[in-house]
Amino acid sequence: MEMMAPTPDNTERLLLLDGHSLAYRAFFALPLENFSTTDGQPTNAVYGFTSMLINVLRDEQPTHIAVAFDRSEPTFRHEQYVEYKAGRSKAPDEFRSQVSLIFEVLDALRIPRLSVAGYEADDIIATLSSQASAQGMTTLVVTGDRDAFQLVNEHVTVLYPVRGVSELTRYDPAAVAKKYGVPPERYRELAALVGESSDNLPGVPGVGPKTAAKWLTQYGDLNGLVANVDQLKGKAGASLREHLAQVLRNHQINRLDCEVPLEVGPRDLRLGQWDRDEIHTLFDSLQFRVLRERLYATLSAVEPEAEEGFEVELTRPEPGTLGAWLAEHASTPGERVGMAVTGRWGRGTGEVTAIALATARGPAVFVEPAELATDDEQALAAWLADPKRPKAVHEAKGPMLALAARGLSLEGVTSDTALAAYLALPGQRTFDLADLVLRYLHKELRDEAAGDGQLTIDGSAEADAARELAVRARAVLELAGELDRDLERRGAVRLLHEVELPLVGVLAEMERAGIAVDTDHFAALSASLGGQVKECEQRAHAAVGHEFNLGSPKQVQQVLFDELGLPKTKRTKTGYTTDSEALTGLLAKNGHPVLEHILRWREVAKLKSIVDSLIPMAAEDGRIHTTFNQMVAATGRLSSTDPNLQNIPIRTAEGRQIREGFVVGEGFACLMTADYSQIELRIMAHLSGDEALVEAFTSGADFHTITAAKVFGVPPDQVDPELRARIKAMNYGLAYGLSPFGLAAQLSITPDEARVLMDDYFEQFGGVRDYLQGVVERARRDGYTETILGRRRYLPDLTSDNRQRREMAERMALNAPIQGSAADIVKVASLNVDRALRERGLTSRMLLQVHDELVFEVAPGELEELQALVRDQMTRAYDLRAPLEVSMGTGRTWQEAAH
DNA sequence: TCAAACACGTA
DNA sequence: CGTACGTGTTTGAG
Repeated sequence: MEMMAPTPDNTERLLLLDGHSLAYRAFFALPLENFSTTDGQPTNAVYGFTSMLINVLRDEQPTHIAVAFDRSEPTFRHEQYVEYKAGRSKAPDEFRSQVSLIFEVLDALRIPRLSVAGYEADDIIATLSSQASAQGMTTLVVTGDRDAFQLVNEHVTVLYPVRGVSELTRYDPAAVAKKYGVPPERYRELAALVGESSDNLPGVPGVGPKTAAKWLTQYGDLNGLVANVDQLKGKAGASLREHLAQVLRNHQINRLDCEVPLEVGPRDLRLGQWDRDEIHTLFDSLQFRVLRERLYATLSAVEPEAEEGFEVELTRPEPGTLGAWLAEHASTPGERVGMAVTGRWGRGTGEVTAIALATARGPAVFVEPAELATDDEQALAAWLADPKRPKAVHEAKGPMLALAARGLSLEGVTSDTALAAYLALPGQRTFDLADLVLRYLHKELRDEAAGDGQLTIDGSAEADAARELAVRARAVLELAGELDRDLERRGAVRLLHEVELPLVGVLAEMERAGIAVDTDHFAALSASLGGQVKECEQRAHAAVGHEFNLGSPKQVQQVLFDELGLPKTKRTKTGYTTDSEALTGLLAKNGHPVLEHILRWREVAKLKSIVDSLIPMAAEDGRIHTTFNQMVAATGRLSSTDPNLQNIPIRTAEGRQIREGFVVGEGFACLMTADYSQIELRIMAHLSGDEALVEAFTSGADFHTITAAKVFGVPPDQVDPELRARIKAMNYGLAYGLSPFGLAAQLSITPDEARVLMDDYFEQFGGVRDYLQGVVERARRDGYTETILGRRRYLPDLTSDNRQRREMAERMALNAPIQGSAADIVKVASLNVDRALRERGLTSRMLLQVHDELVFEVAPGELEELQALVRDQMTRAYDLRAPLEVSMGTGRTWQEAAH
């Protein structure tokens, strides 16, 4: 028999929450402005409720749990007293829309929700707590309703929120007695005397809790008091005599019913395994970040299931024996080995401190590359570099950089578990190993041999660190197998093996290469921009007559709308927007000089901050090494951080000066850029199969002009810039789920005119409309969209009751296949270019990927060959019906290489 | 100290 | 009331 995991004590603890009362508390405690999603869904009640729930789970460690809710149907109390809860104002819409979200949270947590027609949540709680007491369980009731105090006894404690949502007061019998002067079993009588305004139960005028408690103590209970009512002196006594009937009625009504017919008993409410998937999705859509972390920290501690850990047979090989170990344990054909690495990495380099390898059969090894004897290091290097030795790694790019810094190469990675999880769950933000292990393997990321997270008996901290790393390696190996099967189900195996995995190495190489920068140029630019910033600042201050912080939207608002009384702009959560679009609008209307200075200040200050952030980014080699993230964008794009080189300015002349600071490096001839022209529109033409749109691309003339000519029924040479601009906006907007309203705003025409324009457009390109409609329909049915390479994006909100969220999801559904397919194509192109560069033995290298553009550093004498190669590989990356076209440029700087 | 809110750069 | 990102600054809650 296996031993059960020990519990703190053997008592079963039932936690019962009053859903509505807590949510209502939260709703009024937390400001709506601070708790809404970006698409306007209020979340203060869900947030506060969930927060309380997490806290109480953490602090009370219940074994059983349920949440009770009121129903809208009238209860027996209404029958007895028609005025019951009358005068209570209807819950605001902002609150009611959140109740179903709370349901979703509870469902994802697998916490039962209980409600019964004709009864209130309190009655359900009363019923369950009395049953629980009879069965020897202790009960905790969390509610914002004081009626529950009557339930308190030696087995039942009430937690009552004070001040907001973060603090709960504990009411056991002593606490109730202390607070109200009567024991809990008298509380109902006290409440009947004092009244409960929220239930519209008026008490005896002039009688507060003090008097009521005094009477009850003096006469024992309400019966005793009633019997002696004639003897009571003074105003209060007279008042009671006058309102005695009302008190007795209150006492009837505020009794909680312990006999609610329920289909479950306390024992059925055992705390279960929650659904991490659902919680991730839900918290993402609610935009709860901090709460998610808290929940994970709490629930992984509370989770009842006695999770297993991992077992490894760890050895630390004697000097000179690593080769033999690898040959014996890690060289069976087709048997993958799990690998975990510690060290640090980033900015195109890194340092390995230790590596653990774990095999499926159990043996594992721990090595510190820096400590290895020469022959061991050679054996390790050969094994790591051998593509025939399959490996599973979690987030392989970092270790790859660190290994590369030691001159080691890593080949044969047949699974990167983080990357695989990204393909399975592209909307998720983090792919923590422990999390995935729990989700997919239902295991804890811990050493089975160590037990309870204690140190091994004879183990030093160092030995434990080694075992911990080996456990990670083993976990990665097992996880890889499970994810392989998951991706099989999701049809993403080829995408992983043929695109994402090989791309890891290509990205690592790009990060290692970095791009050379001219810091002197940046310094000069910064100085010049700095002068302009000062100048704008002074002028702005002069224009309003006093100093203010131009960088503070709040102060800018104050100046513009309060002091200068300019017309109000679009609302934001906390006031009125001062974004450049709005200010430009104001400038046209009102022309106050300060507007110009603010706009100009914003522009130059932004540029300066970009330049200033770039200068210290240059490494010792005079190059900036960004980090490409392969697992953040829900659509499949890459992102770039530290610094972000995918948003270097290009639109304005001054912005382009920044690009002049990105230069060709020592030993190379020039930079070269190659970008796809209108790749997203070509994809839209391809996916929709709209013949007219495909033809507009194959005809060779300017795409927007051709489409405009079709829409307006004029020959292409009569399409003026205005008409072309309108259709260009349409063309691009369609891929984003543009509405007539949005189009109207963008073109400053009326929504009606925009609608006509769209109708005219679809008259000519009906296939596009059919396609776009079809995409959303299919996504609603399947739950996800798909790109040309089968990359999915899951959009559960497509069936949301909330219009705002549903429409948001619809736009995402329109865009995801298009943006995502473009990402697929650029990735394929990058891989093929990289492969071709190697095959031809060229020294030129790829430095950056900016969504539809690749930037290269050209070695002397290779330009022509490189141009031909890149154009060829990029054009052939995917066979679209509107064929891919590439435009290229070369120059000493990134700016010159633009075209 | 940290996160939210705002503004703004790119494709 | 068009998608996808990352960063810098200010501000206010903790």
